[in-house]
Amino acid sequence: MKQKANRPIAGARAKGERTRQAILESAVHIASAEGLEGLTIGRLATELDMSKSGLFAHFGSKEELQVATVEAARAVFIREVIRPALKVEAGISRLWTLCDIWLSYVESGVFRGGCFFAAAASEFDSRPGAVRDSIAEIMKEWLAGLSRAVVEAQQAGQLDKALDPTQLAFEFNSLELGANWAFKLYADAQAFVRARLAILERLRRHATPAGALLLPVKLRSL
Amino acid sequence: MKQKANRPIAGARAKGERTRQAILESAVHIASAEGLEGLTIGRLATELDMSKSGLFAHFGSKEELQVATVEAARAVFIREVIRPALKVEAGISRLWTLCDIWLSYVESGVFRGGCFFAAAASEFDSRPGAVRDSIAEIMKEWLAGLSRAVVEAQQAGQLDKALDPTQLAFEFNSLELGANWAFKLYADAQAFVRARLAILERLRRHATPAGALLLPVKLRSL
DNA sequence: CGCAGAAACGAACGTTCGTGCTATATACCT
DNA sequence: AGGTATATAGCACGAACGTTCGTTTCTGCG
Repeated sequence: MKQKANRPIAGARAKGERTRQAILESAVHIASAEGLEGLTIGRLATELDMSKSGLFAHFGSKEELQVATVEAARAVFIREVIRPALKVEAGISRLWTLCDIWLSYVESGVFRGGCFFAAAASEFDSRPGAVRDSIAEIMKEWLAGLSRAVVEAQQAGQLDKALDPTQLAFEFNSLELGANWAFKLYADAQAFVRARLAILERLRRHATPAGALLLPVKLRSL
Repeated sequence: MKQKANRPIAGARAKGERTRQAILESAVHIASAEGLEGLTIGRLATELDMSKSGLFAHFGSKEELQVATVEAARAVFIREVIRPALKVEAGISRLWTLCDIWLSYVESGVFRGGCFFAAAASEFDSRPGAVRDSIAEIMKEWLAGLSRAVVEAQQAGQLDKALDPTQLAFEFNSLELGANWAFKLYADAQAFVRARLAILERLRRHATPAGALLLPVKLRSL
């Protein structure tokens, strides 16, 4: 299959780049299930029918591969969770949607091993380096995003202004981590319902009358 | 296996057993920081000034060492968290104490790497085997313990009987995991305060008047 | 003390890991 | 089409892994 004569279109990248993307796609799935350290170059090469060295050449080192994998997972996360939630109007709806989609994304198995970042964080949290920094930054973004959603809901007069946004973000994030934990360790799908119930109850409790109208009356998944 | 003629005194153990204990004590700390897989036999041997083979002989395989390490961590956990909480009278006080001590035990660095089981669970949750089963069982015990404490508080007329004990246990456990996560990834000691606030608020909200009197008016740690 | 059994050692094994080096094949531009 | 840059393969390395084996040292009971 030959490519056009003149000007490569912006998207049409060199072969190397395409290979790199394919590698990272595989890497993300392996790493989410077996960890970023369990992701070995040999394993990855086998999975892709490549030689270790050929694959290795795309990254200067294992650490670089790990960082690239984390960044690739970030892109997936943004595409699957953040973006869809940004389509919903800012306020309590978006806040709820963020949490809801997050849970769905773990539940649906976008990554084989549950939440990629939760797993990666626990693997690298006591191991300084670029990988850890990258993970920490991404999860901080997520927490900040939750916080911002809370603030927007407050500004829209949908949520009690006395609430501490950081506190609420912490609680929601915890419930999500808890659901992820229960799901992975016990295959307990009920945990997602529990997390949703807890989050919704908290939202309802602190919603203004206007805000309460924007919350779902019932969970789809019950 | 034969029993010796005249009973060895209970405390005076064979040398091997003492060594085994020393090994496991080291193993627990290493594993909590570097993971159960990062816990290598060579590393452990170096730390204890032993030969790999001498150490290895105490366990038939690496997996057995890992299981033994998990069990050793369980003993520490029971001694440091469960036992102290059982000294408090059953009911809402004990429920709160369980959560409070759990947070303290992570905060105070009983294990170098935060909660041993949270780390181990995330490492082994998608890897079937004896290690995973052991971890899952221990954490299930913990969750069941939380649940039971809720029920006791309800039976004592200190907590709203309409509450679902499993749901509450899930939420509290999630907040604890969340605090552990924030502490390990960001060295954010504030997370413990957040978790305590969230738990206390939830307890207060559902406590009967009698139960409310048993809750602390203020957090020590603020 | 003497001696059996337990405990620890040292060296080696077969793998697998990450990472170089060098050569060849492929893709891209003119 | 041709020539060059790039992408991939092959091979080898040193280190670390879990594990085995035969030997040596220690320990505690009779």
